[in-house]
Amino acid sequence: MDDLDRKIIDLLSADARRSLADIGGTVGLSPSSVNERIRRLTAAGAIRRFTVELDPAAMGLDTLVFVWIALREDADEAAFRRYAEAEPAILECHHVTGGWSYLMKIRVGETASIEGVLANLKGRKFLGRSETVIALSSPVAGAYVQKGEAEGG
Amino acid sequence: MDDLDRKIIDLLSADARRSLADIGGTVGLSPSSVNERIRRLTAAGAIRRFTVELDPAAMGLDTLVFVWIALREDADEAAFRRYAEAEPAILECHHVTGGWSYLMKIRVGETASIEGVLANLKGRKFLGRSETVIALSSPVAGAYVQKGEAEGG
DNA sequence: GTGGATATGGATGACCTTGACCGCAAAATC
DNA sequence: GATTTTGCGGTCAAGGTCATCCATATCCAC
Repeated sequence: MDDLDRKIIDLLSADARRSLADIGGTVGLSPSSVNERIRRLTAAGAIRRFTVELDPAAMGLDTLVFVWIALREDADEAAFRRYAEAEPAILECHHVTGGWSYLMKIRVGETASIEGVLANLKGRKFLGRSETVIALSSPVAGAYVQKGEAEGG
Repeated sequence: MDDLDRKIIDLLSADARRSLADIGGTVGLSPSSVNERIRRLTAAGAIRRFTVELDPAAMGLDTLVFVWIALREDADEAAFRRYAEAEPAILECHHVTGGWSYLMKIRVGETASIEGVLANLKGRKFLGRSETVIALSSPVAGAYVQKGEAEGG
């Protein structure tokens, strides 16, 4: 993982459809070399996958909420994790320090849908208490690992 | 945005490097039609960009923290947003309901680096009080909009 | 029936992939 | 210490795949 790899990753983050020749021209390598480096980065797991970044609003998911969860004392924690993994609305679920057990990031079409998720958690006997925080706006959103310096062009 | 569009988006989310012919074979369209739909989805903004999903650990960013922020009464809120946008460690920053003003998602190499970010916020006279929560593990992570049903194959 | 939007099919050119060859640096051998 | 060896990473060229574009056809709504 040297500077060239980082540059290539930055370029791919900005636009994963850039041609190898284009990337090579920018970083100073031949297309084959760029291809080989991308292959290595993917094999090593640094690049997990090629994907698309979507606009939540266009998908009809306007509401972003964070929910703090305290599990019940007798909750099956493994089952809770499996449920969180399977529930499409739950984008992230983190085991956190502090007074709560988990912090979940949830995206739904309307605030009412949050109730459904919470009801599910309650019905499955996971939920002790919870606290819901609604995101009114998001000045910064979308960076998954880190915002790079490279911009498409 | 019909079912075909959603299927195509699911497939692209799982693997954005699938060929148009491959996608077309799966959803029942010709490569040209798939291409046209992707073009339209991108033009409409539903697909923001083609990108790569990275492994934070491989990038040397092992620590994920959430920081609650209450701005100072006299803080320049627009300036705060600009700063949050520019700071690479700040992946997300949401204006939220409840007792705090903002919730920030931050990724750093080591816990000590969080102090640097907070010191910056304090130095720029943004910060009133803050509370930092560290993510110990993340049973669910990486979904940006919603976990689709489609899997690569 | 007409107009608009969407799908199809083929031609074309760009692109990725692969293999063989080269250069360099580090390690091993003499 | 000089030389050989070995392995990694790069370049180049060729072949096949793929995306793209355009003309045509089809479907749906009015």
